[in-house]
Amino acid sequence: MVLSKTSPQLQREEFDITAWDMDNCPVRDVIDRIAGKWSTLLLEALAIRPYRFGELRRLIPDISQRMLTQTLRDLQRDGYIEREVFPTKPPSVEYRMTDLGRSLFEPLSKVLRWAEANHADVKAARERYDASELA
Amino acid sequence: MVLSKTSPQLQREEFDITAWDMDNCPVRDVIDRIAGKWSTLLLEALAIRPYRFGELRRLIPDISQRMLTQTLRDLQRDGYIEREVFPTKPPSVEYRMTDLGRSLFEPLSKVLRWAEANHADVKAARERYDASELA
DNA sequence: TAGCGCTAGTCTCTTTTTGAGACCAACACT
DNA sequence: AGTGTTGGTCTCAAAAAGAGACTAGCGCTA
Repeated sequence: MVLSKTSPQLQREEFDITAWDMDNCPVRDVIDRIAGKWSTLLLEALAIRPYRFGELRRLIPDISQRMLTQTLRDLQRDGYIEREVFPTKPPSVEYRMTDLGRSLFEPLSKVLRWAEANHADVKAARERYDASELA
Repeated sequence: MVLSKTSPQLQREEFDITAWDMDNCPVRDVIDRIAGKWSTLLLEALAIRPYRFGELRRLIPDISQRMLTQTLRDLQRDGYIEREVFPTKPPSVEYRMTDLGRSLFEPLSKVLRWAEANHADVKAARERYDASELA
């Protein structure tokens, strides 16, 4: 509760605000990680089928090996994907989505589809904004 | 289409891949912006009601003024929010969600609610991962 | 058998992004 | 006259991300 002690009346808008509890906010804790530049892209891929490291690299040509490793580990840490090493030579590693990951991807995919459907509107908004900036 | 000319057979997995068209991908173009650290948080606030700049600053104490300005401008540019200046002294500025923003927030809010509902599972997964890392 | 490529990474260095904080101008209130 | 309020911008430091070299063991080929 962040309500100022000097304002005894409960203002509705401030009441809404204080419901958030910034420091222990589940939404921020979870979203901050899946909101990474590459996270949704990788979740989208692994929602289709499991992929090996190198496959993902070829699938997303402009991700650096460094960020691919790191993002995969973050997703694994939060329980969205699993990592399995196969004892081939050289050893290969497969990544696959977990049940938790699939559960997340269900609502997430709706946002992705919204993005596809409304891409034109967003681009139009950008052009309007940029044009009005020339002033 | 990125299929190698040296592999004439259509492999199913590669076919899935090539549907993406990395360079002109609507999903990436739209998601990359709302995936910013502060974007969803601001959308969440402005979905409730319009806010003034300073109110948002107080509402999200750990955002820097610089990033608040920048994120609000990005959201405005993509057409999710509007900015209105009132000729008070000193002038105040109000930000409010547009219809496009509300349209986006509908599926987005489902992800946010998923985050709330599954926060415990994610935290548990993290602890399991961190524990297994000690090896 | 020497050379090359494949695997999934790590390590280092540079560039980009973000954060912290000072500063601004005009007006209201004390 | 001094202080606070508005919504920013500017500069500099810190953190994150990108680019590219490097690793090791094995298979294939010349």
